[in-house]
Amino acid sequence: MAAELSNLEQIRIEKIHALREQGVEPFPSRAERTHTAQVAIEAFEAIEGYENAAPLIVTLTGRLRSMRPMGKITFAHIEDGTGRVQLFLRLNDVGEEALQFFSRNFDLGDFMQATGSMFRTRTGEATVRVEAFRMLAKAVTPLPAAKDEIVDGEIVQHATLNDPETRFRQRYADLAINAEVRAAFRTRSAILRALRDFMDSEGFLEVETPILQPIYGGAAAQPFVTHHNQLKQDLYLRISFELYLKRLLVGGFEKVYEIGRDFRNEGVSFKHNPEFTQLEFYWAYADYEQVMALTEQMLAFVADRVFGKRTFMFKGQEINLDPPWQRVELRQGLLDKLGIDIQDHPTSESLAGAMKAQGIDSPPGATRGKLIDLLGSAYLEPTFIQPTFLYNYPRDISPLAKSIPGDPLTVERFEGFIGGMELCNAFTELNDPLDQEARFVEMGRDYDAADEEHHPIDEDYLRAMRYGMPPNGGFGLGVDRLVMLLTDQHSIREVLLFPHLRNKE
RNA sequence: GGGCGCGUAGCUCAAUGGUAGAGCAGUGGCCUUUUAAGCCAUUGGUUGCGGGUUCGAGUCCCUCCGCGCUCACCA
Repeated sequence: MAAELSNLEQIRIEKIHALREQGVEPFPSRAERTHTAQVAIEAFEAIEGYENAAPLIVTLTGRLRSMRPMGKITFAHIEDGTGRVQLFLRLNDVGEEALQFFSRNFDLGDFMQATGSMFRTRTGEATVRVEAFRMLAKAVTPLPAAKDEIVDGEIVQHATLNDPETRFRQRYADLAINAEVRAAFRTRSAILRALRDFMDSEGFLEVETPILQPIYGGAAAQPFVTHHNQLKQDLYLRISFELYLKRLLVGGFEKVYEIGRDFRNEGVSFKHNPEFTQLEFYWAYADYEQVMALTEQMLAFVADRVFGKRTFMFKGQEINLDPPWQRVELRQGLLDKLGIDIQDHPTSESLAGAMKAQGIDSPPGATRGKLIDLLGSAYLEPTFIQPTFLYNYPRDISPLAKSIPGDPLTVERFEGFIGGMELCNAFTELNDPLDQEARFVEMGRDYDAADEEHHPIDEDYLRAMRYGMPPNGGFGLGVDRLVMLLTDQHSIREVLLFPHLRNKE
């Protein structure tokens, strides 16, 4: 035995041996079930008013979640994927031997099967009067103590697993005892389903592009590096889908989207996990204004699906997803907030000077775009609680976006914010291969200047563009952050089933 | 990576530098409609790892490990 087992576990292992000695297999291969918990209760409630109705006999399966032995009777609850049902084991019904067998060998957390007729107890709970029961899977490790009761349909917890580290490292235990955690992940699944349904209904084709890439790109992030042994080739885990999805526009697909995992080898925080889920789409012949409108429709659609309404609570504030969202031009927003007109400051030196006049420090070596981005992050974004589009970004931090006609410093790009958190990023995509190549080279220079790792130029992507790429609008959405908002969770770890944690020892 | 905080029984938490405790869970017993069932008894600890100060360390100091918050980073 590799792991050191606690007393509690030793006792349960002894019960496994004891069961086998009695000829009872504690891990049988098959189970029978006629009803889920929910269906059993509904079926019972449908007939219980009728005097002549035959008793409803059910066979339920589930996990033993509570036990209240009272001598010659025992009450218990089993829980399955649909809910809980109370079991009532009485000496008169099952016999002394079976009752003793139950109390000696069954523990909280075990999976079992129980057969009997439904009735209502004095205290009014729909309950199975058990006639036969069977072990389905013995639990060796006790579930963390979890005591709760259901008051008016709401689960009130009196004791539970609380330590975030244990909850995330042993998510299985967290899920097993915390129904609201299960509910949050059901909501996550519903959100994913709604996003796909929306994209499909808008005529977008779902595609899959490489996760292992010889050259990474499409975002400014450090990649994870891995290695193909036989090919003797280093490969990168993708940091975005962008460059592959836009290759598909060259190939003739006009509307494509992908939902999948991105990997960024950077800091971990309440809103950053090394791997995270993104939705990206590319839409031929559309521009960023159309993408903005589609974004509003998309999130309204998701809210309708998940909540049946367009408002939800996040950090104690009601957020309304009804279109249209507030729109703030980056230049105007900064002018209103700080009195700095970025249009008057075409160089980083000039802008840094204007910032200093306001008492705002600027990091040495930052480009003009970087400074503008810092100002937006610090002074505008946190104020965007209600859904807001911030639009028209500096060109030098947006190498894949198209310039605004007549304004070479600014590109047609927007980011969407809700609850003060960046949710999505989109632009009218650059489709001029010569301009794109120049931007890549320029980026390389900026990176060198900042002494950062050089970004590799994706020559194959440039070749694809030279074949001709239709004008298009592109979009990326942080799905985990959307789930955080819609489930009122304030850490990305709460919406990832298995968030990244450091190795212990 | 920086700052702050935390780490005690399976779980949730106590313990002025002076014999490590409680509730729940577990074990034994009583109890034939309970529901955080109740009552009686009882088991359970390398106080995250390692070092130091001290007559004496869960408590004070240091290294390390992990977690949380926060800052930095994140086109």
